[in-house]
Amino acid sequence: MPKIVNHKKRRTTIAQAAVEVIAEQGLESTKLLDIAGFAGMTTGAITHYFSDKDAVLMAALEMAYDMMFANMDQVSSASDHTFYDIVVQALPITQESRTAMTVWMAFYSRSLVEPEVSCHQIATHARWHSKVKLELVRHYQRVEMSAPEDIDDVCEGITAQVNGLIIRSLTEEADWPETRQRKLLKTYLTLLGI
Amino acid sequence: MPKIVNHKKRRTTIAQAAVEVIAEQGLESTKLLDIAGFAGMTTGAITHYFSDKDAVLMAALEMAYDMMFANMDQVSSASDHTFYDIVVQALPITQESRTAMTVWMAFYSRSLVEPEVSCHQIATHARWHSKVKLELVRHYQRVEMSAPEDIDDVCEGITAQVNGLIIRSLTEEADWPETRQRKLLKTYLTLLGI
Amino acid sequence: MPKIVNHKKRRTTIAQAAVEVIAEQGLESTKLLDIAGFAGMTTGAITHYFSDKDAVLMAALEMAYDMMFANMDQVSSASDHTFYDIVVQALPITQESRTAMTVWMAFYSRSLVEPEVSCHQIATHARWHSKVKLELVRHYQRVEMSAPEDIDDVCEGITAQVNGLIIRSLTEEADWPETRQRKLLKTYLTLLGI
Amino acid sequence: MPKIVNHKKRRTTIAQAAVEVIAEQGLESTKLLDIAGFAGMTTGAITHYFSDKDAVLMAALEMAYDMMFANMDQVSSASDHTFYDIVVQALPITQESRTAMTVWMAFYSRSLVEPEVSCHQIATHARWHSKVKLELVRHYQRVEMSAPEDIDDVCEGITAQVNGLIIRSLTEEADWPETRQRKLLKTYLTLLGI
DNA sequence: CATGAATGAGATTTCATTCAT
DNA sequence: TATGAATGAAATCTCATTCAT
Repeated sequence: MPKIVNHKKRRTTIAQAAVEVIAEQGLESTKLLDIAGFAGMTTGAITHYFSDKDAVLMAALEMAYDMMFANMDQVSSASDHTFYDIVVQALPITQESRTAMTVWMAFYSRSLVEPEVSCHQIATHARWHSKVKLELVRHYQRVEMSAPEDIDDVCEGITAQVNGLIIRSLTEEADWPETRQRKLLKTYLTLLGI
Repeated sequence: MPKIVNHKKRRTTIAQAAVEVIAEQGLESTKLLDIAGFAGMTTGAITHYFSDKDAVLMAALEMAYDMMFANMDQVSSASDHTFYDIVVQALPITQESRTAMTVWMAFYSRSLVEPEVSCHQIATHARWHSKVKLELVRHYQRVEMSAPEDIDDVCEGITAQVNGLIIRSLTEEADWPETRQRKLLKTYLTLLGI
Repeated sequence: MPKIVNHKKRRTTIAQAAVEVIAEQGLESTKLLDIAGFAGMTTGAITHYFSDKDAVLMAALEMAYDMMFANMDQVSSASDHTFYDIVVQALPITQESRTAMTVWMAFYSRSLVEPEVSCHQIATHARWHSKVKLELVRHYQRVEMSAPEDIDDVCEGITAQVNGLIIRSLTEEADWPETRQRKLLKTYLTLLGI
Repeated sequence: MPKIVNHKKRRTTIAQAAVEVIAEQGLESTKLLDIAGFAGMTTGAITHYFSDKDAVLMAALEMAYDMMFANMDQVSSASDHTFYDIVVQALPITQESRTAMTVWMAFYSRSLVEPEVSCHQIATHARWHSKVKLELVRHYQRVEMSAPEDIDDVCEGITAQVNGLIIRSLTEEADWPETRQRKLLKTYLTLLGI
């Protein structure tokens, strides 16, 4: 079934193009024509692979998240990783993660008013949350401590700190090189005794 | 004699309407007609007071910020306020601050691609930062401790935590009642020894 | 009846302002607000003195013509004027006549599609034509020659030459100083034996 | 395979429609919708081929000029043409040239206030001027006379006469049949000894 | 499958005109 | 009289979507 492979590949190409264009221009200014141009195809072609523009955009959001989770999973599978190694993957320290986080933010405000996007956002947060929680539990096991009772709120605190750092880093890129981002995250985790 | 109209008041009315509409519908879906309708006037009347739509939107952003800073200043002027009392003003715990923070987020992603909005965002952050820093210094004076050397990064950490909590609270309002928001902020400040 | 005098003066002020604005910005770009601003009044005031915008514009056209005819009449009343002295008044050699002719041209293309303006244009041409014809007859009397039979066509030829020079002079002002305009007109009249 | 459309032809069709509409209604009253209607398409289709309305209008002006120059070139290439035959092409003696000259006049007043149109107008005059000059030189060669020293001013005189006749002919069409236009032009050239 | 021309709804902006004061 | 705020019609431009080829 070569067609299906092509189909998937095509969708991926388009979604990837959408990610780049959104990160570059923002969600509002992203035209189907721009995405088509970036992907080296026409708008008509895109509608062959996606029902409509919104579907393309959602695919882009999905892809941005997948980038981040893939990175986290990769680190997670290494034998000697620390908790810090995991969560640092969410920070916009590489070009790739900067792009991914910019897309995430582009969709964030939309999620506040569009139920469909909101659902997606919530579901993804749950995915992130359980990942962080799992790794946190593993951490406590490694250091042979019992996990705190309010572990969910600890995770939310971590999440808040990470999201907050992302926001600042994207806004004032020059002031937030990788080292500073890492330093503040580390400071926070140290406070938590992690 | 001409019909007497308070220009400033009129502009405020329009900006306020814009704030409400943006918080309700998001930035992209906000039409001039919606704002006009909300303010009880016509689009022509709005362009009488603002050069164009962008000017109205920026006025709305300004107003949202002003709400927050006004609250902070009010608390700040009370004789026995704590540092916590100040920063908690930024959290979306009242209807008013929820609206203000929703507007802020609506503009955030735009600030990543539009230089003009970016400038505004950066300037406002600076305003926030210096306010937080000032109150932090006062705090250390009150408890007769010397302020840490990396006080700017401490402020950034606080900012990150607050921003992160805002993001989460807006997304899943039901899960984030005032008490939970307050609790997590307090936890963080306690970790910092504040 | 001081009111009436004021009324007339007011209309004149407005029409004069309109002339300046039209010459400056062109007919299309001339807004009632601009005219009002130039005249130091408001749009509401203008509608007190003119039924609508078109009336203001027509008054401006009228005024532009009056300037030219007034100049012609003044020269005409001098005892020792030549035919050349008369027609040279139509050329845009002074700031005033430049303005007047620019206004005339601004209305010209409108006269091709709007019957009302067309009528005005035709009537004014007739006024010009009879003036030129009269002066031409006087000229022939002075030099004791009989006027040519096709005197109307001679006048039209003169008119064409003058109009053509106006067009060129307005377009490329720098290349058409007063001397050049005068020279070409004189050359033409000399050809005609005038 | 895509719908095959000749881009150039399409642009020509639109420009031609614009020419007709402008000649009919004047420049100010020409709406994109009118042009679209005349061309049998929608406004959206037009902006597919032209960046904006101004681009359409300029194309129309260009086309009007091209009509005239094409006629001049055609006559010019005939073996036994006279100088008169050339310049008479500029007069509005046919429906086609009437239209072209009306469009030219429609843009004339705009050229007095819009630099872009002015440039175009000046460039086109230069084209016309050199054409006339060239033909005049040829004429003198044919009749074995030396060209006058002030040949440029002779050309300007001819231009003025032609332009002046155009103005009058367009304004009072009924009074200016082809024969009268030709007669006055011929009279003028005869005066010049051409 | 793919193209890209064409549509047409929708949004902003402009301004002459009106009218309450 | 005069003001200038407000209206609202009109026009342009944008762009997702459709569809003939």
